Amino acid sequence: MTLNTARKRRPTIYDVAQSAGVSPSLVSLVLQNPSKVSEKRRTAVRAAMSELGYRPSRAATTLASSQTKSIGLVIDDFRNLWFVDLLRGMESALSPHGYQVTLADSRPGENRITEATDGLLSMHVEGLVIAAEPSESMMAGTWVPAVVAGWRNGVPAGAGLITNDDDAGGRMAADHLLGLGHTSIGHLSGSGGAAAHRREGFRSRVLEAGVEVRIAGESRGTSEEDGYAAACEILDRFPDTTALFAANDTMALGALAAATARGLSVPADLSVIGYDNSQLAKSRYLDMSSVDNRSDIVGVDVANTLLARIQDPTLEPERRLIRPALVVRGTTARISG
Amino acid sequence: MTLNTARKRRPTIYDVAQSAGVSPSLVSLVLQNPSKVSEKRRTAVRAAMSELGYRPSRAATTLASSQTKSIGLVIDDFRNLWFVDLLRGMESALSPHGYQVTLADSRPGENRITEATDGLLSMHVEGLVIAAEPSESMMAGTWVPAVVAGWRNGVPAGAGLITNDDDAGGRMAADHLLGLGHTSIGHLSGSGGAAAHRREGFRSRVLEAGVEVRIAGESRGTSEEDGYAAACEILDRFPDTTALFAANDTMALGALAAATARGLSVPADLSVIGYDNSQLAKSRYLDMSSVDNRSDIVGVDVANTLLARIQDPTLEPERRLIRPALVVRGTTARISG
DNA sequence: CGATAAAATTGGAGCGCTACAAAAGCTTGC
DNA sequence: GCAAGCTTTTGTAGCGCTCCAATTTTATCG
Repeated sequence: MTLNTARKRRPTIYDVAQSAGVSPSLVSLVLQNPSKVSEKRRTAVRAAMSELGYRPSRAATTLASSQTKSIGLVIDDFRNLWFVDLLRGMESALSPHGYQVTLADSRPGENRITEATDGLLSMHVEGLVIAAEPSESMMAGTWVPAVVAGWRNGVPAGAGLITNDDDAGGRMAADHLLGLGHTSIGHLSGSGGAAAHRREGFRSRVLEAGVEVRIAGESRGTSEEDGYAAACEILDRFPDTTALFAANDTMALGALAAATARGLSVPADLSVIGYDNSQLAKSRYLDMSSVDNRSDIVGVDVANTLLARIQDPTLEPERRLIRPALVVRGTTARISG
Repeated sequence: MTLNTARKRRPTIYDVAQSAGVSPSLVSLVLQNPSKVSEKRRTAVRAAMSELGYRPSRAATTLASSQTKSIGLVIDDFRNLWFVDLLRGMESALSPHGYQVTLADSRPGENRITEATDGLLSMHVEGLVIAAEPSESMMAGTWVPAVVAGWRNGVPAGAGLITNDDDAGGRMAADHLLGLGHTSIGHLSGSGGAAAHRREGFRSRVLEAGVEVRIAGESRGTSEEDGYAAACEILDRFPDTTALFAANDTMALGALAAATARGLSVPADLSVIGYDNSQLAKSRYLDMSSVDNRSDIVGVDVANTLLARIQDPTLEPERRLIRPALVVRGTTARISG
């Protein structure tokens, strides 16, 4: 291991080749397909590499081979942890094929989704996953296979769509509460596409059961604060409410706060179910029933679809919904009295 | 906008140049320094670019210019949200200089930190921030300026260190509780370096005050479950405990669960303070007092240090601790009775 | 108006690697 | 002992861009 105190040029395959006494081509071959190189040279080349602290230049590789074996993933905000399951799902499906995922966030609030996408395309990603609010023109002129995940509005032409079946999730939550004997159920909704689908799923199932549809917060946001306000609204207007379904876990937290503020105990007096099965819901202290989007499955599906479209670009982009899963925990219970 | 249904080669500056009737060099110039190009040509070139859906090839740019204007950030797990503040801090300091941040996670549990680092180095990052448990040999042979953030053990030779002053944070938490009149204070600690520093800070401040040092969980982990267990242990051994300081917010959540299980109300019977000022602590429902690491400031500092070292590679790597900030919320209160 | 400076544009070499055809080295078997 | 058929190794030509010196165009001024 040479200690290079002086600032040296980073070593190239030429340096390695010279040091190992072989040709640059051979070094390249060791990098790509070691089994085609004789044991003797392979060892020599590898030794030279670590001797010099050589690391391949991805830029040069990309340029020369015109393939990067990488898929770009655009997310909106690192704080929205749902992308992590999506990412892991993608990685599990991609790594057997030697593909990697490159992440870019679209700087929440700044609507930098076009920049994020352009950046990824500049890096020659072979496929693109948009896990953020898409904009129509973001992919103008490209023909990299793309699929939108987790959003349902404004899918750019030519892009596929694989996302969570929020309608089904809304139905599942409603179904769960109905099954526990609740007949006075409120829903804390919010603005936005996902919330709308969850709302409609909830509405249709509740209607089927012949129960009054009670929804609040449709025009507000989806923060804890909004959940609190919507819960208060429902609880004020319908004091007989025994169950609340929130459009996400954060809002459900607001509902818990509202319950506490009113001296209602959960789940004895009030059942609460959230959506997303986030860290929050999984916490032992909160132990919150929730609907899991199965983003891991979305990730696997997205990856496989992209892989297929990379291999055969004539394939049509697909549209598919992934069924969520109900996770019952301690904040929902059979109606008492 | 040409609709390229047929799979076409992605356009290069040559295509743009031809389409705009100029030389490739001019196109390159428009990309780098538009002000040096006459209005007329600039417009023509830009038009040709969007006409063809041209996006520069980062690989080619990197290779040709041998600079990427990017800093690599290695994190351990996307789920540990503290990196987000670090990232934003870095970006705010970096973007005025035209630098970007490239993220890589080290696949938690798989100890892929060397791979993550190598990947980043392969991409010619000009500086490296390690926000994950470093390994000694990870940077063998490189001389890219590097700094470790958020960890204090095993800093590789030649790397700087800018991190949170966990000792000071531990002292601050202890100080806060003492100031509220508590004299029976327990600390829920865990294994790991950060926890150890927080513990020592706590210990020294409590000793100064002449109060008994009560610590549990030193040999366990730092999960909510561990926090629960440690809280139970303290509460069992010292029933007069009126305040608990947890080594992180997640553990504090466990403490809250333990309090609930014992019928203790927070903060009336028991004050609880966490560490990290995470989303959890900020939640309206939990409204948890916590110590904020000021990772945003760490990020800014890390970025500036790296920028300086990129400009002048002879600069010595620095070691600096950033002072945390106390955030008082609703889970700590003056001792009653 | 021609000379001179300044601004705008261009050609060509080279960044570090891969791909592919060509060359060199090894085995065989008769 | 040597041709035929392998395997292993090597040259060479780009990949798409930047950089810089050289060239052309335009502006300035006595």
